[in-house]
Amino acid sequence: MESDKIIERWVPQFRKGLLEFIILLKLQQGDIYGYELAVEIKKLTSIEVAEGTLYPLLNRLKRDGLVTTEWKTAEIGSPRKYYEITSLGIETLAKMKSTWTQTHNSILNMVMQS
Amino acid sequence: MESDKIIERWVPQFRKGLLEFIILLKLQQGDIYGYELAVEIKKLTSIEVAEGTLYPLLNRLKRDGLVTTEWKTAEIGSPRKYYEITSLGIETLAKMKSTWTQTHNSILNMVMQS
DNA sequence: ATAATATACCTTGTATAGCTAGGTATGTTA
DNA sequence: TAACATACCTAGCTATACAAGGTATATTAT
Repeated sequence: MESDKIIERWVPQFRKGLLEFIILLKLQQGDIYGYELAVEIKKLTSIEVAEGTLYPLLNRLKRDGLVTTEWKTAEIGSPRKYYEITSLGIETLAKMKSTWTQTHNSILNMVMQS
Repeated sequence: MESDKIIERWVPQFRKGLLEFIILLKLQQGDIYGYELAVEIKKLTSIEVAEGTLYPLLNRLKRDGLVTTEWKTAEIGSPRKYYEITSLGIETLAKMKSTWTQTHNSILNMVMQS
């Protein structure tokens, strides 16, 4: 199979879990709503998050108590559902950071050896 | 839900795709057979790869032409199926490295801002 | 001898997550 | 008034990690 095609299939798998990590990182910087989150992630990481990925993911985070939500209706525009990270979310994020750092260091060692 | 439990469920997702990357990295350092690969990955990254994960993954790599295999029977011990990375595998690995580096840099920026 | 453990391979079924492709509704611009 | 952008959501598909099973050989302990 062609290399580009393989990468195309690999990237979504690579993102699994990572996306959750990235979203929590972003939420730690302040409350944000779903649509803006997708735009921000694209800008910061070049990762294009499909809405069919994003909204179910945010619901999982809420279900597990990592975030809370609040509808905010402005004078103009559609109502927005804002997400706020909880203390459990912050605690979990710290562990993810640790896992990420550890894994990255291991991979870096392998890359340097090759 | 408890933070540890969340991480426990998150880690397998985090690994998706990453594992493929790690295996190709390891294969680039020389031919290796499945069982030894699992032991090596554990030693290098602290990631315990289940055999039910490893062997299907290796078969996928072979199916896609990223590796070739060769049975080797020694005087003693069970026969071993050795995996060798192909030129397509090396080409693909280079792209994975690039994706990895790019993503890592983005995340690093977010971690530093928080 | 025989039981237990380690090595070395494999497969089936389950749970989960990303993505495609749809949908609804409001606001803005051509 | 038509087209586009904003902003939310869901159903169904596919792929992957993992648990739990299996087979076979070699080594070590009893």
